[in-house]
Order: sequence, then structure tokens, then C-alpha cells
Amino acid sequence: MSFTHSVTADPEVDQEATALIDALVRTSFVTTAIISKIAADHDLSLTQLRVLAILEDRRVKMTDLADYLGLDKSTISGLIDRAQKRGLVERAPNPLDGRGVDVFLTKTGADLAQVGRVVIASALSPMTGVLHRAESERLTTLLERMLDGR
Amino acid sequence: MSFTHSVTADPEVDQEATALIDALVRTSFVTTAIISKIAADHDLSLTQLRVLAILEDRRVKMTDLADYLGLDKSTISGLIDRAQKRGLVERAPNPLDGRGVDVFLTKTGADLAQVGRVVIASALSPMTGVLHRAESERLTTLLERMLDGR
DNA sequence: TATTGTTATACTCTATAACTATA
DNA sequence: TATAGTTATAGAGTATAACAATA
Repeated sequence: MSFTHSVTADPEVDQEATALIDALVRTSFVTTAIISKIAADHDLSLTQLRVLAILEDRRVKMTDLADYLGLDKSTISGLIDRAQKRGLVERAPNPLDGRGVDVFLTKTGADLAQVGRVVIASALSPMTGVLHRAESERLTTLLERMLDGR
Repeated sequence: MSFTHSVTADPEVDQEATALIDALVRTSFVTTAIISKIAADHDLSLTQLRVLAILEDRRVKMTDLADYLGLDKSTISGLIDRAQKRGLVERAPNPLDGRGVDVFLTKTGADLAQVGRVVIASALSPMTGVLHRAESERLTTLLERMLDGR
């Protein structure tokens, strides 16, 4: 199979596949840009904001965080160092594994996570608000089917 | 208006809005992760790959690149420095403005851009391929309406 | 005066490699 | 031996500020 030529015999199928991919990539860049902007407004990187979002409803080990974010554990150490220095998170020994270190939000971190979540929803609403209720539901369903089916 | 409370009186509308935002954010992170992985496989950052994609069908000024990517012009200087050192792009004086600098792909850069585009489509297909033809078309339409309507 | 681009600087993000401590 | 985490190191990405050249 070649990467530089069509994988199907039907040019119309290819055309629709390309259109979906373009829309998906555009959506991702626009959404990411909006979220990054909000993070920057609060002196956070996109990654730091994601850490807050992950920790908003759970206490996890450093390794779990690395898995969630797809980053190396050494990267997580630095990330958490900086967040901790800012008073957003705390470390504590994991009670079940003497090697493990748990991370969780401070009150300040939890507040910031909540603000972030609400502001993101608000910042995305000019985009999501374009759709009517039924369209919004259809879009949600399609995206969830695509994400969960892969 | 408060940011920490619902902006509507109808809790069902809020619930659907939240579901759409969650799906949108999840889609964006998954898509971005897939593209970043492909970039890394070719020793490129996500930003470098985006530069190649932008330049694939146009020659632009440094400032245009900054606008497209939403980055500072000084960031672009560094980005293009590194891409140029790798033989992916070239600089040339802009013929219409003595201050301007044009950027464009070399043959190597154009080849890499094309490979990137095809590999991305292939890497996203396990996700996009979950949907049937009609669903795929509906999703594309909804995303385009949302992006262009904002 | 305003715009275009570069450079110097500083900080964050990221991975690799080497290390310690625990399992 | 394998896993969890940290540290040192190096390079990329990013913005701010100061600058030179051109408009």
C-alpha cells in the first residue's frame, strides 16, 4: 500500500474522507487555540491547565499523570514542581506503594480549575452556539461515537 | 453575569452544551496527540509541521506566518531559522516591501509536507472510519457550519 | 511615526540518561 | 530485576524588549 496515492477506488469517498479530516483538524486547532489563550490569561500553559482539569476530580500518582498526558515521567516532575511552587498542587506519599507519589489540588488549584472550566465553556460558546439544539445533540453524538469507536 | 453559575434557566440546555464542549475538547486533544506523534516521528514539532502545511500551497511573509499561527514574530524567526537549517524552507526578500521577508518550501520541505498530509489522513482513519458515509457527511457539515458561523 | 524582521534574554516544555529507593 | 520518581542536561518553543531598516 502506498501512502502517496488513494487507498480506495472511489474518488467521492476519498473526497468526503478528506473533507472530514480537514474539518477535524481545523476544529482541533481552533479549539486548542482558544483553550491555550485562556490558559495564558491565567499564566498557565495548556499542559498546566490540563493537569488542573485532570486533578479536579481525582488524586493520582505521578505515573498516572504521565499516562493521561502522554508525557515522560521526568516531564511530569518538572510540571508538578512548578505547579507546586505556585501553590496549585501538593505531593504526598502514596499509602499503598512506598515508591509512589500522589498529587492533588490545593484549594487555590481547585478554584483555578473550576474557573478554567467555566471560562472555557464560555469562550467556546460563540462557536458551539451557532448550532441549534438538535444539531448540537447530533454533533455530540457523532463525536462521541467516533471517539469511543476507534 | 457570573462565570461560576449557569447562564440559562434550563438545566437541560446546559447539560447538552456541556456534553458538546466535552466532546469537542476530547476530540481536539485526541486529534492533536495523533498529529503531534506523526510530527515527532519525522523529527518535527507540531508547530513545524503546521508551518510546512501552511507553506504547501503558498509563499508568505514572516508576518503572515505569525498571523496564521497566532505566534509572535520573534518566535517565527526562530522557527524558520531551524527549518531553514534543516533545508526545509528558504527565505527571500519580498519584492513589494523592502522590509518584508518571504518564506517558501524547498523540494525537501514540499516532499515532507506531502508525506505528512497523507500520513495524518491515514493515522486519523481508524477514528474517522468508525462512521458510515452518511454520518461522516453530517459530521463534516456540522463542524464546518460551526467553524464558519462563529 | 509605524511596520517588518532579527537578536538577546529568560522561562517553560519536553525527552534521554543516570541515579536512588522500593517492590 | 522491574518500577516510581527525581535530577541533570540539552534542545525546542515561546514572549518581551531593544534594535535596525524600510515605509
